[in-house]
Order: sequence, then structure tokens, then C-alpha cells
Amino acid sequence: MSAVATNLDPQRTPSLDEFFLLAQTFQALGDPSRVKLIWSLCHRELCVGDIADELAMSQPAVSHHLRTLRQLQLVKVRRDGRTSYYSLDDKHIERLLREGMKHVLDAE
Amino acid sequence: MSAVATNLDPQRTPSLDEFFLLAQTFQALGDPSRVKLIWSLCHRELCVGDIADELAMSQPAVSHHLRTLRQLQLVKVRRDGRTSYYSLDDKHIERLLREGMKHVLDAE
DNA sequence: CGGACATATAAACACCTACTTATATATTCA
DNA sequence: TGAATATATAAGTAGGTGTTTATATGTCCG
Repeated sequence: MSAVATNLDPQRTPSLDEFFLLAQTFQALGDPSRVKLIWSLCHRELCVGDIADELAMSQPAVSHHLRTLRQLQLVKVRRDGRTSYYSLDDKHIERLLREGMKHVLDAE
Repeated sequence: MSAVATNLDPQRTPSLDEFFLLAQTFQALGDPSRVKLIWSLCHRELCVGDIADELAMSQPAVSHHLRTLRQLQLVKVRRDGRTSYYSLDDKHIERLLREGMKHVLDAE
């Protein structure tokens, strides 16, 4: 039986669509407000109002960013009554941020 | 002797400047042309003309992107005569891309 | 030197994005 | 039901970004 390249093969060259999605993902992380937002979601979930307070942003701006991040499956939502609790969608996200921060701290 | 938090402490909350730099780094990766460009530099260096051919982009556009990536220390240059050879600046970059691609492939 | 080659920079333009203000939706509770 | 609360969406706008076209810089070689 020969090895078959799957979507999860880390060595194969990604398709154009996959490159596009990867760029979109990085672009979603490429904004100071969103990167702080995601950092604040490491290790705990927060509701929209708390995020707005913590980042000193307006509520609509926070909702807007959260929608962007939701669409790319970077954050997920849990609704409880009128409150929406947001958290990171998977463990890759935090690793991605920390790997990026390693570069920043190494480079400066 | 007590442990002292340094810039490299992965747990400490980054400064505003560090968040800004992190966002800039992700933003630099957040473009299909640049993400393909960086991917093509994994495991080998390339000169500007070869990159332009490989990505089917104009030479000035490639130079422009390379400057962006250079300023953030994502790529580095080695000049030989009239040719500039570009390569990834450090090992974090490739890890960052692969970590991001893992998320994309998991999410789809 | 002078022409050819490789890359870098500049200006201009169309497109996109992040925020604000205003309003809508949805849920709770008196 | 109706007021209050929490979040989502819409429209508008100022500023930013990626590309092209044109030109400049720098290097090799006859």
C-alpha cells in the first residue's frame, strides 16, 4: 500500500483556494484590535460587553470583529439568554498567536 | 533567586507595541500573493525574477511585497552582483505558515 | 565608457477595511 | 405586554493597500 497525500499532509503544496483561505486567516489576525481580542480569549470565554470594556472599544466594533473571526472559525459562540459568550474555536489559534509573538520578540 | 519575566516569557501579556507588531506581522502574511511568495521560499532561496515567474506577477509588485516582508524581518536578502536572493529570515516563519495551514485544513 | 540586465522606487488608481452613528433583533422580567 | 438589556446589522466615511506604469539605481561586460 502506497502512502497517499491527503489534505492533512503538511508537505504537499496547497491549492489556490487553500492559499486564499490561509491569507484570509492571517488577515483576520492582522489587526491590532482583533489580535488583542483573540489574546484576551486565551484561557477563558468572554461576552461581547466585557470584551468591549477590556479593549476600550465600542460594542458594534467588537461585534463586527467577532463576526469576521467567526466566519473564519477562529472564535465560536455560546449563547445564554441575551448574552453571547465567545471563545477560541480550537487550540491552533493560541499556538498561532504565540508562534507569531515568538517571531516578534526575536526580531526586536 | 526568583524567576524574572523577560521579553521571551511566553505567558506575560505583551505590550501595546508588541501587539501592534504582531498584528503587522500577521497582516504581512494576510495576502494571497505574499503567502504564496513565502511558501515558495520554504527550503530554498530565490531571486526576484524567479519569484515573479513562479507567481506570475510583475517584477515591481514582487519587489514591493519583498520590501514589506523585509521590513518585518520575515525574509532576508543576499546580494550577488545584480541579483538579489531572498530567503526566509528565521525558522519561525515556516512554522507560522504551517500552523496557519493546519487551521485552514482542519476548518474546511 | 556604454549598453544590457536585475532590482528598487515613485506616482496613481481602484478596491478594501475599520470605525462611528443609527437602528434592528432578541431575550428577560416586572 | 412593555421597558430594559445584550447583541447584531446597516449605511456612511476616512484612511489604508495591491497593483500597474514609468523611471531610477546599480552591476556586469564588451
